[in-house]
Amino acid sequence: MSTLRMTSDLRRQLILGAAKRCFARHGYAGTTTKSVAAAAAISEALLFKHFPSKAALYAEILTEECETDPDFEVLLSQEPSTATLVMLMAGMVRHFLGIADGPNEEEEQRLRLMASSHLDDGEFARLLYAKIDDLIGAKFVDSLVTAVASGDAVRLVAAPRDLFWFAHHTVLMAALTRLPSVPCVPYGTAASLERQLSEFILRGIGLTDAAIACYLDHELSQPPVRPATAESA
Amino acid sequence: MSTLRMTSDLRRQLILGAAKRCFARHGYAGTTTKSVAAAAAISEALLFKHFPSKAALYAEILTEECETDPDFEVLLSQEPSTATLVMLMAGMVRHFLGIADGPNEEEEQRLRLMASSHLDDGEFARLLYAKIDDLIGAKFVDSLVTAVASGDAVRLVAAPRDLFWFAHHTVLMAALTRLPSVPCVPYGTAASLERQLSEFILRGIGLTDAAIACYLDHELSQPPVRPATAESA
DNA sequence: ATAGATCAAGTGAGTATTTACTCACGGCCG
DNA sequence: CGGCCGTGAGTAAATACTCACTTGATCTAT
Repeated sequence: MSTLRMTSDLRRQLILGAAKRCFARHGYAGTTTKSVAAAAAISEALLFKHFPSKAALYAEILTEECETDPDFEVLLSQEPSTATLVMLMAGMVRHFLGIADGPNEEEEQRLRLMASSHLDDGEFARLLYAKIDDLIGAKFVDSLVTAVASGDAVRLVAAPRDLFWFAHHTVLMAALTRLPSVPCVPYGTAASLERQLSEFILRGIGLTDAAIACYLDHELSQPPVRPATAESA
Repeated sequence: MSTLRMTSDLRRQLILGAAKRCFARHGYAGTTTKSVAAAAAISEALLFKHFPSKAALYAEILTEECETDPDFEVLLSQEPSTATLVMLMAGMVRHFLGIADGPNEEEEQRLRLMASSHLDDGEFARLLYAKIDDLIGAKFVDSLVTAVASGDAVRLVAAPRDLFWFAHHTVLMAALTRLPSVPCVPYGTAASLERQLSEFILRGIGLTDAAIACYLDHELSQPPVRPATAESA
């Protein structure tokens, strides 16, 4: 069997994609170079022509995954406000809950690699956390401060940035429980879970019941999480 | 080198302990039978005299870990009340935060095996979740219902049992971020984190600010989480 | 008591397979 | 022809697992 001839760069990307799938599902030790080659439909020898070692291939996947921005760019254009805060949190909840159901393979892989990293040295997780913090940490903090100032939220003892991570922990772990083919926790429908989780988190970070009632219903009523632009991947 | 002769049962337990350490740190695929034998200070041949295969050894560790009760027994004697609810949550937070710092090797292993299971078929995680639900799920639900009835908490759209899992997700993931030698998220001291997480969770499940202020301070002021008995491991 | 039989704990030295990685070679394009 | 893309057929090490064998404690039978 002879595979079609193609450019080196394209082949590299195909290998990276296949390897990412393998490493995400079975972890580093559980993945063999033979299985990666099979997933990429090439010979093992060609794999080693593109990457010097299994470890180097894995490292490149992690760094590439770090450099790929999570798709939160749109939210940055919003003004800091309670509405923005609710949108941020509801969007985050929807994003993580969508990982398990939808065919969002890319994000599922990121989630798996993220969880694996916590059991390992945590370096990949730290890089991703730093990236997420860069992307929406400041916007979250500003919005929460604004919400507190406007009376939509009470001031808690926790630093706003810590509250953001608490919220992130909640949805990340919820997504993990839904990763296996039969979910670890028997939640109801995705829609009701989305609402419940959003409410839990918004209350947790300090929003008043009035503000939640006002903004969350409005937020959940418009299915697409992109109210500003209409672009899509 | 000849190891001391000993009874079969004791040897089995020593092997299981060593294997648990190995599997927890490096996962199933990342653990070799040779490394387990070395950790147990015996020959590989003896390992296979006690367990028919690596998979059987792993399976026995998981079932044994399932049958071992998490140390929540004491809390069951409390009456359902807001105070009990706060104690449950604060105790859970303290328990999970203590995993990363303390020399609580047993619980760290359970946490690692739990996280691994989510990336695998999730069966072990489901069993443990069911066990936890049996142990404190009912008490949590009763206490939350009581708190709502007494005006200490507002009624949310989420089912109480779901709220319990949200809280669990939050602390479990927070514990995971603190598992690597250098934590994934730069939180402050353990004591302040404990308070912040408790507040986040208590607000999230619906407690009023007044109830939190009243009960949480009282709860955190008494370091040991065992107000009923004085037993210790 | 003591010599020998018995049996389980324990191991060193394997084996067959897998795994990460290499190399000499084939074919296709400019 | 020259320079890559691509592969089949390796290799040395590792891995899960086996087996013949030793050792030492216990139980007799005289």
